[in-house]
Amino acid sequence: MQIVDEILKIKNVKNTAVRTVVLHHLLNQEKAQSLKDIENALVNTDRSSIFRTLKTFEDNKVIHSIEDGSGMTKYAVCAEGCNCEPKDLHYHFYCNNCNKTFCLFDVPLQNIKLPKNFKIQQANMVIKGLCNNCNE
Amino acid sequence: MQIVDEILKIKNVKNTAVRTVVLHHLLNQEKAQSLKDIENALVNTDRSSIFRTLKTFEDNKVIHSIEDGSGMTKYAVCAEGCNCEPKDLHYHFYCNNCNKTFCLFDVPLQNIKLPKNFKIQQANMVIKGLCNNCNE
DNA sequence: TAATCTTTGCAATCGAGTTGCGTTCCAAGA
DNA sequence: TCTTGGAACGCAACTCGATTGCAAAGATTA
Ligand SMILES: [Mn+2]
Ligand SMILES: [Mn+2]
Ligand SMILES: [Zn+2]
Ligand SMILES: [Zn+2]
Repeated sequence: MQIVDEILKIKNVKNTAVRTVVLHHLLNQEKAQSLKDIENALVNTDRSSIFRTLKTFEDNKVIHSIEDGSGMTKYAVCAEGCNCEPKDLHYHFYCNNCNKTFCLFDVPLQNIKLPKNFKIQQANMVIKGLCNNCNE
Repeated sequence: MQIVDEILKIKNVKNTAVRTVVLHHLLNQEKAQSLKDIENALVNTDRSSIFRTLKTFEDNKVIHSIEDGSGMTKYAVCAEGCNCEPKDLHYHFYCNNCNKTFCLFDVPLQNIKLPKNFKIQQANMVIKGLCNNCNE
């Protein structure tokens, strides 16, 4: 629990009951979570409260969102020191078999040579295929 | 118009009135189109017909879809010879200012070194930032 | 304490995407 | 040419994830 408090403090987000339980849940997942996932896990917490909590977290760089094409936005806790800037970008992997989505923090993002005068600000990089548990 | 016929023939898609007008429209856009975009442009064509046409086109590799995080799936005509396989992957660029999304056919997607036993099948790579028209 | 601001819970709404179904179109076979 | 079955189409209804309005509850400050 002190990790939750610590993160919220670092990111200047006031600690509340809902925020604590949502962040605690997110920290204990191996895959990125959708609003529905969180709703199902935290049965007595209201959906809109979770929704607004996720917005607050995202605005304050506690978490980042991933559009994996499943129709539901997924959320994952930012790595330590992450500021959601281009340097913090990383790939995400969506498994076509088990439908899990995760951050590939260890796969370096290749240097992208954009056309002249284009400027990168963020990115949503999703690789789809089979994860190590589902391959073969 | 003969380009439309030619593409549909190559991809083994029967030519119909709706398909012709949708593909013709897509071929003349600089930015990827959402269902709504197409609906607005082709005022007397039914939405569900356009929708099913897009599905047919995508199934037959006439077009590919892009999840750019705007909340609406975008569609763009595949490049010649594209088979929507990993080798045909390319980045997409979403401009945060003018909200246009386009294919970066000229930016090569390098070989991504995935963790052990992961297999890539498709990808949805969206770079967000400012396009050449909107930068500064 | 009182005033004020923030967070929460519930219900309603929004909107992109999707589907059911009857009609129209088209092409193959008689 | 006429018949007929399947494909495509148009319209309306529906699904479901996301979002919002609003009043109650909780926290903060003077
Ligand atoms: Mn991530
Ligand atoms: Mn493209
Ligand atoms: Zn898997
Ligand atoms: Zn732009």
